Parts: sequence; C-alpha cells; structure tokens
Amino acid sequence: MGRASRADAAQHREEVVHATSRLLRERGSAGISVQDVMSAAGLTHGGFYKHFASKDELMGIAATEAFEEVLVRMAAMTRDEVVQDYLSVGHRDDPGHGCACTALAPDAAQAEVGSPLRTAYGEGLEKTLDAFAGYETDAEEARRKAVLELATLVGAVTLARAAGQTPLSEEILATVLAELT
Amino acid sequence: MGRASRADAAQHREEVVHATSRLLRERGSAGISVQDVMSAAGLTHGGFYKHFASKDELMGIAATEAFEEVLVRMAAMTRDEVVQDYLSVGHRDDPGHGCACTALAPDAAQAEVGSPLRTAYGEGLEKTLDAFAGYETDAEEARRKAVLELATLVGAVTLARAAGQTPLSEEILATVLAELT
DNA sequence: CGTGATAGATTATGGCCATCATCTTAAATT
DNA sequence: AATTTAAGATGATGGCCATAATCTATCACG
Repeated sequence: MGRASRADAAQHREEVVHATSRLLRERGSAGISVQDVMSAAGLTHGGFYKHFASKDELMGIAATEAFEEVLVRMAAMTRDEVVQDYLSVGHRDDPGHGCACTALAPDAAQAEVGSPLRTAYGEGLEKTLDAFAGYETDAEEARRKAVLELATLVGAVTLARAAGQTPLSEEILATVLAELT
Repeated sequence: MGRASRADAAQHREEVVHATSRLLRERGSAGISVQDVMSAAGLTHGGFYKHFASKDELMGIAATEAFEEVLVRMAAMTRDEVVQDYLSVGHRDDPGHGCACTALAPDAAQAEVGSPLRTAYGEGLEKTLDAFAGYETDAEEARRKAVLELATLVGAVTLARAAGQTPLSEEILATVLAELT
C-alpha cells in the first residue's frame, strides 16, 4: 500500500540486505531473484529500485555485509576456535551464515571485472587474510601462513560441501582439522 | 534437416557431451542452455531430447567425462608436474579444460541429492583422491596426504579464480606452489 | 493543515529458458 | 524399391526473470 516512514524504509532496506547476504551465500546470485529478496523483507518486488540501482548493486552490498559479519565474529575468537568452527559439519551445512570467501568464490569468479560483487570480494578476501595473519606469532611468516591456511580451509569446505552429507565429506573435514590443530 | 546416419548421430552426441564438459566447467550448469550445447555441435535445440532425457542427465554425463579427461591426463604425469600445472596461471584462467573437482564443486553442492551431476561428482572425487594417493610413497599415509593435498590445491585455485587476474591471485598460487614442492 | 515527495503495490514489457509436438527427410530395414 | 524409423528443424507452451511505468496512499515538510 501507501508509503513507509523513513525509519521503516531504512529498516526494510536493512532487512533486504541482510537476507540477501544469507541467500547469496546459500544459492549464489543466479539462484536468487529480486522477488526472493524483497519477499524476505515482506515486500513485493516493485519497490526494489527505490532502494537499489540494480540487482548487481545489491549483490555487492550484500557481499560486503557477509564479509563484515564474519570478520566481526572472527575478531572475538582464537585461531584454533576459528579453524575448528570452519571445519565443522555445522559450517559445511550452513553456508548462509558462514565464511564469504568460500561461499562467494563461485560468484566472484563468474562476475565481470569491476562489478560490485567482484570488487567486494577482492576487498573482503584481503581483510580475511589480514585477520588470519593476525593470529600468527611469527610476523615474518604471517602473510605466507595466512595464505596457506585460508587456502586449505577454503578447499576443505568447498570439497566437503560438494561431497554433500557423506562419509567422504566428513573424512575431508576431519583430516584437515587434524592437520591444522 | 532430414535424418542423420547412425555414425553422424553418434558423433553429434559425442560433440555435445564434449562441449558440455568444457562449458560446464567454465560457466556451471545454470550458466549454459540446451541451445548453447546444441549450437556447439552445429545443431538446433529441438533434437536435444533424441539424445538425452533431460538437461540434468547431460550434466551428469558431461561431469563424468570431465573427470575422466583429467584423470587420463594425470596418469601420464608425475606428482610434481600435476601440482605445478594445477597451480599455474594457465589452469586458473582455463577452467574449461582443468580439474573437475574445483570447477564442478559449486554445481555439485547445489545439485539435489541423487541427481546425475552430484553422483558423478562423488565418483569423480573418489577417483581423483585415489590418483593423488597413488603418488605417495608411504602407503600408510597415502590417503591422508592425498586429502590434504587436494584440499589445498582446490582451495588455492578456487581463491585464485575468485580473485581474478590480480597480484593477490598470483600470490596465492605462488605461495601454495612453494609450500607443496 | 495542506501540499509535495516517495515507499511500496500493481501491472506491463521483453527476454530467456526447458520441454514438447509436429513436420521433414534421409537412413535402415526388408 | 517400398516401407519403416528416427535425427534434426521449426515452432509452440508455460514459466521465470530483471527492469520499468503507473498508481496510491502515507509520511515529511512548510
């Protein structure tokens, strides 16, 4: 119906971005529609362009939020807690609340150079590497180890998700967890 | 027009499967249409269902071919050659001819349980792990090391592709290559 | 309190897609 | 050579999608 107050509109926008940050990680950009993300805030699709210039723009904003959310959570955790959480069955089965590096990698790889999502991914990946480097004691080797560790974590969860809920999937998580702790 | 000979039809089918095995790795199942794969063999979309029961079925067949193609190539290479090739800029930029484990992981994760693509991925991943295990000298540790190595390789290329053609992307490849050789 | 701005609903628009039905024509089969 | 069979072309069908235009009712501001 009619018009929403400034506060309501702002909250609607927030809800859309938040829901998109989850849906994007779960299904990828091609797997969600403008209708999907508006419904998630209890709205119809028509008002979408009063909030965002395009679907692509929203994807970039939602990607940034996804990275931010994870970085905030990481800041309150030790390195071992992060690794344990990363390689858990819970993280494998809930990409919508998990690491954006892994969940958004396929979308970032497909996105055009200069697109909002790709830009957001590049920045988010750098910040995530910095966060991992912050855990290392040896400052000299911090960057190198952060790259190695993140690559291994991303690979393990990527494979575990692709293998679905199978013994092989859990073998991968367990094997990498044992190696990294 | 008209009808094709048995031999021609068989070749058309092969061409479709082959083109799909490449396109599937490049763009994912959602990124290619029935029209796309038929055009690749110089045909129109209509005859598709004379060859395959559904798009899903073709995706499973093409995924199996993608794994097979890579496994055959791996069989003629040493472990170090495989690692070097895997972490090359060439492999990063040409997923269509590269490792199916990495390229098809997003599709496998999204595919329904029991779908042709998911089944093909599970089998292909096991075979790929066996191939990596075959490189290890210590039979005891072979499986464990194969899992670790493949996870690291998959993670590195996944991140490198998501980062696009950037310094960070090449840093990831180089760092992991140095570690694994 | 009245007037204009605007969030959101409704409803096109034009495009792409998987799948299917039909038609055509040449290959297989006899 | 006649008949059957089937590959492939053409052209629906029904659905989903991003984006845009229009409408409307409420909020913001004077």
